[in-house]
Amino acid sequence: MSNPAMVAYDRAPSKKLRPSLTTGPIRALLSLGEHKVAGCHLDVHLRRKDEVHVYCGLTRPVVVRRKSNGDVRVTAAKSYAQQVCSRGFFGLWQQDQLDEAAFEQRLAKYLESIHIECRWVRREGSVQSAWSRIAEPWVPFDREAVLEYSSTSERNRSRCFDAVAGARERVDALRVSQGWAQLPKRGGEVDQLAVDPDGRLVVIELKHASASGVYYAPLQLLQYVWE
DNA sequence: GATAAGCAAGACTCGACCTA
DNA sequence: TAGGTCGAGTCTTGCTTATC
Repeated sequence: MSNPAMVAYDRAPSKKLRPSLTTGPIRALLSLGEHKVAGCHLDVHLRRKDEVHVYCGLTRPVVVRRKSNGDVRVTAAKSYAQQVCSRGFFGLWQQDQLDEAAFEQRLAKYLESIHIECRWVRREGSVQSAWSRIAEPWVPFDREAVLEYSSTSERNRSRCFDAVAGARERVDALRVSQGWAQLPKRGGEVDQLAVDPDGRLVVIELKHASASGVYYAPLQLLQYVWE
């Protein structure tokens, strides 16, 4: 008998991080949900290893990680780190010298001046942003949700389901007969997770109607549901 | 043990190209 | 000409490895 797969879904803040949720730089980030950048509402999420990710559409202009000693490091993708407005904000904020007001001021200035390419805030980006704020018929609580496995081989093994493989074969046959775009490889990220008023988990895959692989969305959802 | 850096995989958009 | 496909480029994520 084989061992069960070591799988985890780690989004909860650690005990060390929890006090930071109501004060300091982390609190400042959590209140960004009402803030708009490039026409998109910001979307703040907690991630593993006590990271806070601030999304704007499909991109992530702010990543904050709280270190075990209480220091806070601000980073983001190279295209944002290279912008002038990131100076004085990106980098290490030491706990013993951390001025909350100064942090908020730098954060506001950065968000005010940052340039985000329109491709991240149009189409699916704008939809992601809008959907992150809805309260009915369900309430989203996570995006780009991924299950973690103990290793890549474990992940590949655990993601194989006969039902999904059968459906994939049938869709592929349909694709060939209809001349649709190439079937993409198996995905592993759920666009959004939500919970409905009855406590049921809602799995959401977002695609723009003009995307060539839109026909593939139900197959992706089938994979996520089995996983 | 904690952290940083590098890598692979998968997502998306855009533009070039092809075909009806 | 319009619509679809494909490849390049970029970003995000998780895993692995190196360093302190």
